[in-house]
Amino acid sequence: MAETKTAQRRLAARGIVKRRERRDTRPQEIVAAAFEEFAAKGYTATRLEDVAARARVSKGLPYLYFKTKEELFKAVVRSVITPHFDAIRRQMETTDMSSEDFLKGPFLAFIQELVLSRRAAIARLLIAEGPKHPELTAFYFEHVISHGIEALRGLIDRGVAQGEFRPTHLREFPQLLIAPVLTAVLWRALFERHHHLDTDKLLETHIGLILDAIRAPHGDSPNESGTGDSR
Amino acid sequence: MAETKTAQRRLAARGIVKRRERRDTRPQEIVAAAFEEFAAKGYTATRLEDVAARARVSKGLPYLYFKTKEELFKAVVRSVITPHFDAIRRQMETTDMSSEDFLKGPFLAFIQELVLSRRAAIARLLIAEGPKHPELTAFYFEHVISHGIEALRGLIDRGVAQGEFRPTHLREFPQLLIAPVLTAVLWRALFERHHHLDTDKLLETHIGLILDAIRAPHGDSPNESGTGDSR
Amino acid sequence: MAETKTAQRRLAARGIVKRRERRDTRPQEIVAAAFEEFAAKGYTATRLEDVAARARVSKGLPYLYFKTKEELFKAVVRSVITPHFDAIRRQMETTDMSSEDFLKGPFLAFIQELVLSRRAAIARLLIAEGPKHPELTAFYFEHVISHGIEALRGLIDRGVAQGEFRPTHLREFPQLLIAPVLTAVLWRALFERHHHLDTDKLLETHIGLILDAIRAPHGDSPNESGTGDSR
Amino acid sequence: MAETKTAQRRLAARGIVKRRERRDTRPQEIVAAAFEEFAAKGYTATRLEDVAARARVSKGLPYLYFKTKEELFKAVVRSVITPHFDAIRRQMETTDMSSEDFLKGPFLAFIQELVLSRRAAIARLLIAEGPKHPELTAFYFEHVISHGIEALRGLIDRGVAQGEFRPTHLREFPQLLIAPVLTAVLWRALFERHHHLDTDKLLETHIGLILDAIRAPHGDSPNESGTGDSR
DNA sequence: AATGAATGAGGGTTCATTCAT
DNA sequence: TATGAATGAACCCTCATTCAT
Repeated sequence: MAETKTAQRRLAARGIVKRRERRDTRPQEIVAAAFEEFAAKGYTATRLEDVAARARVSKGLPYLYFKTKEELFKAVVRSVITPHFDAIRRQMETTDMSSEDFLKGPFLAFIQELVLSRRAAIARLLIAEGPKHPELTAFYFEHVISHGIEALRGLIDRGVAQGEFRPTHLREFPQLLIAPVLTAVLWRALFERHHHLDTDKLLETHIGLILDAIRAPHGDSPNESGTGDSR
Repeated sequence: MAETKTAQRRLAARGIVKRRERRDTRPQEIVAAAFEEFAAKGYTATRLEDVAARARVSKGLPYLYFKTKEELFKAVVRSVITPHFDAIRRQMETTDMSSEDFLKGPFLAFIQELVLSRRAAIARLLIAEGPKHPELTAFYFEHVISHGIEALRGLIDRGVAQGEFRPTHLREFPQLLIAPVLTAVLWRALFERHHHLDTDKLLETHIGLILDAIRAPHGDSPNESGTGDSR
Repeated sequence: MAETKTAQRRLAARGIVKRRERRDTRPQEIVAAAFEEFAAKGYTATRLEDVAARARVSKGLPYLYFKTKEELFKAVVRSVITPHFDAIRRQMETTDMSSEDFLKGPFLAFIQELVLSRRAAIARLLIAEGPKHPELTAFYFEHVISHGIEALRGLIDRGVAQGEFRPTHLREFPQLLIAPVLTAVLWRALFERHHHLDTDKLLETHIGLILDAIRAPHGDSPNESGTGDSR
Repeated sequence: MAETKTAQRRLAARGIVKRRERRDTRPQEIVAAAFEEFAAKGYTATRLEDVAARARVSKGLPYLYFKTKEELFKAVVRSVITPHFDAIRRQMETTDMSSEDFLKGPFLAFIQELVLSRRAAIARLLIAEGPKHPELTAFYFEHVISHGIEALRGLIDRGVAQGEFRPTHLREFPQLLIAPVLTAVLWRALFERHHHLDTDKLLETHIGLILDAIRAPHGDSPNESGTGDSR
């Protein structure tokens, strides 16, 4: 067995490295191309041939890395979505900002950017294709949604614990903090041409209103009510 | 005159009536079947043959009433979605309840029912298929969305005018009132199996929080803040 | 029985006559409509529904008179083509004009008119559909072609017998007299838009040339050669 | 350098060659199969699946090379028809034979062979399908018909210029020289089973008659009249 | 590892034909 | 006799997937 490994190493030492690099890079390139295609056309309307063409790769190559179209789709979701969510989640868990400041600052910025980004298109895909891909949905729920919910709940609880927020049912439904994201994404995808929506402000308004609703009535917060969204 | 109607004539008359009834009934039956299929499988995965089978009708019949699959899809959206929205919208415009009472009452009930209904599945379809059917999207925007937005804005403005609500940016983004509906619908469709969500309470909480945020701080409103969602 | 007849007559006196007339007329109307459709679109591309619509008749009615589309097509050919050919054929057999005069006169006029007429389109159909309808082809051969050939041969033989024509192989191939008709018909159908063809003159030239070729060199024909088509 | 070509490389090189050969060969095979099917059944009645089967190829392959059934049909016409016509046309334009000798020799042989060949079936197709394929008709007119007409006219004019022929209207209607070809083709396709037609002799007779009609009456032409078709 | 020719199941759509009324 | 709703076989075309090279 040791000899086998040695042989492999020797091969690697020569020119196999290039191949290795390629083998590591190609899948990413294919996933990236697939992302663009899926985002632009939707799952079914995307032809693997087009993905291959966009990745400057032969028609058959994707099948070397992804057994089926569905696998490729899953890979897209995993690779494109997860990292960003992980980042904000970790930040949310480790920040030492006040909860209100975090929501108004990094969190708002994150969802504002998300809505305008290419990644938002994938959300639409998940919505459309989710039911057909239970495994993917499970993965997505486990790695993105549940953690995200927990992180938001932690943020809310911390705010309550520190006297920033009064206790409300929001802690049971942290989804409400992100609800307008979906609305904004879909508006942009479907109705933007008919009626422009300032999604940045929409989200800002939403966060402001929720904060107005949950802010503790007394204490160091000078503006009792309405600061977040009075005019 | 009754006697001039001979038996034959009566039969003939019935024959015609039957035919006419059929001609009016069949499309509805087909649309109903299509609704079920689309809702269950999505647009592309739905085969017209299955729609026909569900409607207990031959493969070719749907094409007698709907020129293409797409037309059938549009008919589904129109017939299934529009009426309900029209009803609540009219109610919203003509009610003499206070805005808060309307939101907490009929409006909340409407969105709660919507989330749990079969019609919610169509929302998913619209999200997924919208970009591929601009005409349908336009129709939907014009007949459902824009009127809905306007009606909600009217409700908010009325509340402000009557001293119930303080002026907030919510009037610019009435979408925020319905935002959690989408979230709830999608949660049920995608994640319910992984984690139960009490959508009724989610929506109630949302409306409560928003009302807390916009309620005018003084005056005849006895509960200054938090009543809607304190605990 | 007298009473029955009386009753019928009374009925006939009212509106039943119309029905009878219709029953005799309807097939003709349908055949006429089918002729237009077939001529315009070809056999396969013609939908019986369109035929019915053109005849202002319900979709199912043609099947009352013609068992299949093919039967209807045959009826069209029979009713539209045969009579005209029969007329010229009888004329050809009974005329007391000289053969040359007949060819230059009535025969030329007949083929000139044929080329420009709507009926020419049916020729195209026969060419295209013939192999698929052996029965029809047989009918057509028997009732039109073979008699036509024989009649022409008779005309040629008569010309030879009377010293008008010298004996040539034309009597074995009377088809040569009509050959340019097909060419003219097809040119008009296919190439007229690209290059105009004066079919009248084409046919006249042809008859003239053939006459020049077969005219007996001496005798009562004053113009030995070239009169038919010299310039 | 020959040694640098390792066995593997040679194999690879062969592999590519084979592929390329295939890529160039398959379309031809498919076109050939399509030709047979179209000729036998006509355009509409030909199913691409049968074409594929005849070419010993899968159902979908023809679509790799020909986007639609129509494209395939066009390819058939182009590949089967054009080359032969081009050949005789060039011959006609460059020959140093007398016009009469050319018509009686190579030209007669060409049309005799044409009538008996499989290609004649395509003529029937063009006649039947032409109106539905204006593009194809235009192509055909431009590449075959118009050039053919011009070449024939050139031949006639040359004959006149050299005193072989007297000037006649034939130069305006060179179509008359080929008119019987269509007749012969169609007779064979439609009526041969009912009555045999010696197409070789038909065509020979036609050319003979036309020559008799246009041959200059005096001068170096030893046979004044009738030689071509006297008996 | 990479290519791209080839496969073949599958689905939308049409339309000749039937039949209840 | 007449209608027109309904049937269902047939066919074009697409595209995920395979495999020889």
